[in-house]
Amino acid sequence: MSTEFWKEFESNEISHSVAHHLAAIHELMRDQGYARVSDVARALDITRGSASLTLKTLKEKGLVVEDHNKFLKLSEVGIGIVDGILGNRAIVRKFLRDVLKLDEQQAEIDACKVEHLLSPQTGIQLLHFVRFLFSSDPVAQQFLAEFWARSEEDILSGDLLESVETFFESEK
Amino acid sequence: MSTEFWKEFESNEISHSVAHHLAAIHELMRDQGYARVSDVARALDITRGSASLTLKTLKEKGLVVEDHNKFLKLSEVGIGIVDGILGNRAIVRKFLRDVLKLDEQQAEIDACKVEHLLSPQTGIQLLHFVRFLFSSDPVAQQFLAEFWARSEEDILSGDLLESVETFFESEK
DNA sequence: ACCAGATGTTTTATTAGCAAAACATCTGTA
DNA sequence: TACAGATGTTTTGCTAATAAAACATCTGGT
Repeated sequence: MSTEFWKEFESNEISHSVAHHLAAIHELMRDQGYARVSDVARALDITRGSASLTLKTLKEKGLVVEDHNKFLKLSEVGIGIVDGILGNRAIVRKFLRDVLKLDEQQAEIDACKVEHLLSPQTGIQLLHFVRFLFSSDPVAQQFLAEFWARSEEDILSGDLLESVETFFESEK
Repeated sequence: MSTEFWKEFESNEISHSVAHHLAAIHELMRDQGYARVSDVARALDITRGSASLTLKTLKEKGLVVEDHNKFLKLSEVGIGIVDGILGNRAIVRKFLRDVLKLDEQQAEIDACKVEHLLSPQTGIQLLHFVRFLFSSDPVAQQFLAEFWARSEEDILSGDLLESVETFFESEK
């Protein structure tokens, strides 16, 4: 059954919400030098109460540490997690926007949705791939040029699943 | 702020759980010709009670319809949703396994995690891309051969985000 | 010193998604 | 027919993540 792994989704150590709490602290530290509960709440557009509760669990889990004056920062572990997530986001966004030519906003949204779900291996391999795609190797440059040239006309219509199945059929 | 779209995650009409309830019905219909609450519960490895509740809401939403004898099937809308999701899963799995060369199981797990999150546009563009990659066009064949040849040695070490940033730097 | 505003926490409530258990109903077989 | 087993529902309780509101604390300006 192809449903055998579906529960892996929940077994994810990092939820979407937690990923963004951590990323918010990262960005606040970078942009304004500090991060408090209120700053995180504002950045995520949630109430201070909600942020306070979620951040409390993150402190308990050791992903976030708190200053003597309620100033937050990421722990070493937290930094590692954020690095993985933001790395995934950046490379997925790049691929969607600059290879598949999806519009800016859609690329951002989709990257943001999947960033915390992709395995480190997937992120690394995707980086390999995109890096080669945009390398100076003429094979890569020809390939991209040809793909984009085709995209001009080749507008796919109708049902995605059917098209996928037709494609898989034609491969055998 | 790069966090501006993060709430899109929740605004998703179809949750991971719902996606798999619908997909389970689809597979059960295909494999055994019918689908009841118990069949779905078994397929997803959850209790009948949980499946009963979730499926009740799906009936209310019009994604699932019920027989005079408690037999379930997907509505037209439900079929459309499942087609999109399974299409996304198939094309992502193909890309991860056969292009990026991730192992079978990891490709399945990652595809399963993101299948319901990718926009239809993303699925379609990815299909375009992979179809061209595996086409008979010599440019595509050379490209794939060259990429795989490089992958043999080019083992990326260390921090993903740093590597991504280094890559983005080198592009400017 | 006082008060206003910002900040942080706690409590109460909601929703989704699960388990577990009690209950009801249906079905097939001895 | 009677009973066992399978099936479906409901109730209770759990966790994560939110809002809202009450409360406490801290800080800056007059």
